[in-house]
Amino acid sequence: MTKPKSWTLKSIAQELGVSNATVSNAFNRPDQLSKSRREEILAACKKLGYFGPNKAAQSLRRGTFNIVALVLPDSVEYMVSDPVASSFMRGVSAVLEKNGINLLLFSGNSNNLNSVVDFVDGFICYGRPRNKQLVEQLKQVPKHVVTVDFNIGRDASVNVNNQQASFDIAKHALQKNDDRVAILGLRLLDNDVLCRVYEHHEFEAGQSIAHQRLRGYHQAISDAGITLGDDRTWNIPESSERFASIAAKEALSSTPRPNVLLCMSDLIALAAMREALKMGLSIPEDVRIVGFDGIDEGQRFVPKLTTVHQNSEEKGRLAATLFLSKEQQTAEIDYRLQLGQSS
Amino acid sequence: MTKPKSWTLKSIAQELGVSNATVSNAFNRPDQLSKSRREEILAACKKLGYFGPNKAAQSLRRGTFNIVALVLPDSVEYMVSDPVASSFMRGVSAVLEKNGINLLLFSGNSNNLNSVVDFVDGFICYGRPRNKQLVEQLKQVPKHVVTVDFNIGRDASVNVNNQQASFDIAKHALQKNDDRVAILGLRLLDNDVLCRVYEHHEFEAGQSIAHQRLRGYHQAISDAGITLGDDRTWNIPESSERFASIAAKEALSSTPRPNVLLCMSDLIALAAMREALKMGLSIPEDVRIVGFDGIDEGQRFVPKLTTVHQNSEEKGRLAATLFLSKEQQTAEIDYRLQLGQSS
DNA sequence: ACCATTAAGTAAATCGATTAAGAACCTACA
DNA sequence: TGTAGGTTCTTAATCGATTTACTTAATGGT
Repeated sequence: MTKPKSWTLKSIAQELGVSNATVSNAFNRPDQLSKSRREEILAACKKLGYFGPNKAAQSLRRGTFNIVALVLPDSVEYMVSDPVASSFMRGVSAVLEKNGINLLLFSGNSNNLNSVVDFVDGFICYGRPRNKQLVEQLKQVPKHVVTVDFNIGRDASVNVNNQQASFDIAKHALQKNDDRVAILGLRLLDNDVLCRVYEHHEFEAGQSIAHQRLRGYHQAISDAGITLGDDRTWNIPESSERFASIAAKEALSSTPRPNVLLCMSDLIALAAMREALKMGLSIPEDVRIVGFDGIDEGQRFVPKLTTVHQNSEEKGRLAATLFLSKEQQTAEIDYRLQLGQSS
Repeated sequence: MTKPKSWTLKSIAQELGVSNATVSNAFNRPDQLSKSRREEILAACKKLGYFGPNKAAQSLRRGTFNIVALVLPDSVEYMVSDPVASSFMRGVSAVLEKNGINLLLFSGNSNNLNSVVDFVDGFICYGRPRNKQLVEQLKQVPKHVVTVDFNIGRDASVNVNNQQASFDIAKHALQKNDDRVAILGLRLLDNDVLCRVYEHHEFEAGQSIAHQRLRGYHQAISDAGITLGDDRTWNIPESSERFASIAAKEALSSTPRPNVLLCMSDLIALAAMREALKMGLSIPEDVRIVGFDGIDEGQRFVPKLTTVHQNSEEKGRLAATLFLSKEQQTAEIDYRLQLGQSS
């Protein structure tokens, strides 16, 4: 037989004068053939340049892939820019890599799981995907699914008690009952626009992280005996410097000027602090600012940011571990207040 | 026929009383069957809950996957922590996502391309993978390969003129011929240790980024009439705060104390600035520090970092575009000096 | 009315593997 | 010597699709 450009199990078997099955067994089931035969075959393969069974064919037959899809809330692009999301991904990838499993990135903007579903063993979903259709598909998809920071009743999920955490940090930030509060919210609305949010009632039932955090804030505000104005809440569509700066500037120049800024992410809080300083305000004397997440940069900033720290990397590790174990459970992970000089 | 748990092309065809081929054609080649038949079939599929041909099987048959592997220099974990690498990835993913192609992350620590090679259309490699075997495999692999920031003579590559850029920034930093220079190098050696590097001669021929940058520095130093001491170069194994701080502290307390620090990344330069300030040195009076990359944080730091800016996101977009076009070419992308107050 | 085209659909080979079932041979024990 | 059991290897069905070559029927020009 003349040497083919690239070997297949079949051509190798032919070349060596044994059956398909024997070559396959040499690679996968050592107990199915004699030791000498096996070594003979493996040596020949090495020599001929056949590196083992084609994984795509193998996967089709076996139905396993050694690939898991990480479903992001938004575009892959966005994910990489966000330090919290990055930490999470670090945790996930550390665990998967250790187990020889590859990571496929999947955008939360896509409207069809189909393009990957047949290639993966399952899904780890970080935050509710922006695309609604995707959420519906995830509910149905006949593969293992672990969700993080949201819940759709699938196999397992990992969560933080956002409402309690927000309550705690807001309670810490609020000092007197004549405090003037403003909220810089992250993804309170589904649309992509930066705007003030006037209708609060609908959020009381919402299950997104933003809604949970908002409830925590509201509770603390009302406990402090403060009435939150109708126009004191901003919606920021993504945790980026650009949007956050605009919103912060707007909030800080609104009347009455807030002296407490509750920010739903550290990136937002940092942008707000920069704007406040730029406007000549002092922190925390003129305005107290608190964040959420506990990213490194917040601890290096002067003044140091007061925030809720959640260990995103740990969250990632837990999600991946849960995925691998195929256990069905809902895990809640810890948070802690990280007190700085910004409040 | 009784309804199967999950439909396949075959079972659908049977159910509808048409042939395999016709159903396949309904999805892939509209010109091969009558319009009415096609609509009939698609409608039936929708109703029955068959979402189209299984992608894994399709890929096996067609040999295309709509997946490209992004080969990282190091673990996925590391990638996500590095702002430069993240920018690059942002560029890559933006282009791929627009073209409906999925991204598979592949660690540069893995020793076998095999686990993914049969699942992807090709590889985009960002920086020379830490694992040598991987590099050898990439040279041979029978798929499309685009390399970035290194070259192995494959289909296409994207590069920056590191040597020239380093020469420029070093030339800018060096002012008098009695300047005392130290170099904080990134990944000059293959091992993972933080250490001083004494043997310089071997680097003159090296092709890694670090070697190229080192040559640029050396050239500028010698042009300035300065002799670089034998023990004035540190090797930092990864661009992280932790390692950089240690090296910077060591360099700044060594004798003679350097008054110029050439750093091979911004992350290193920022750590060095923090250490210098902590030691009570003023920048740039006591020590001039320059970086490489042009990350955002460098521009926000006080004093603002002087560095070489390279547009990593653009690099990512270019690499992805080159990949998609399947062109064979070597592209060089621009850099520019970004002058701050640190030098 | 005849033959050449074109359109619509099908049968069967193929992509590259895995694996259940069974054949051929050998060993050992009663 | 017969048979039960164990090795070792092969045959052939299967995973879920695509695609070439072919059949059949309908159309059209003269």
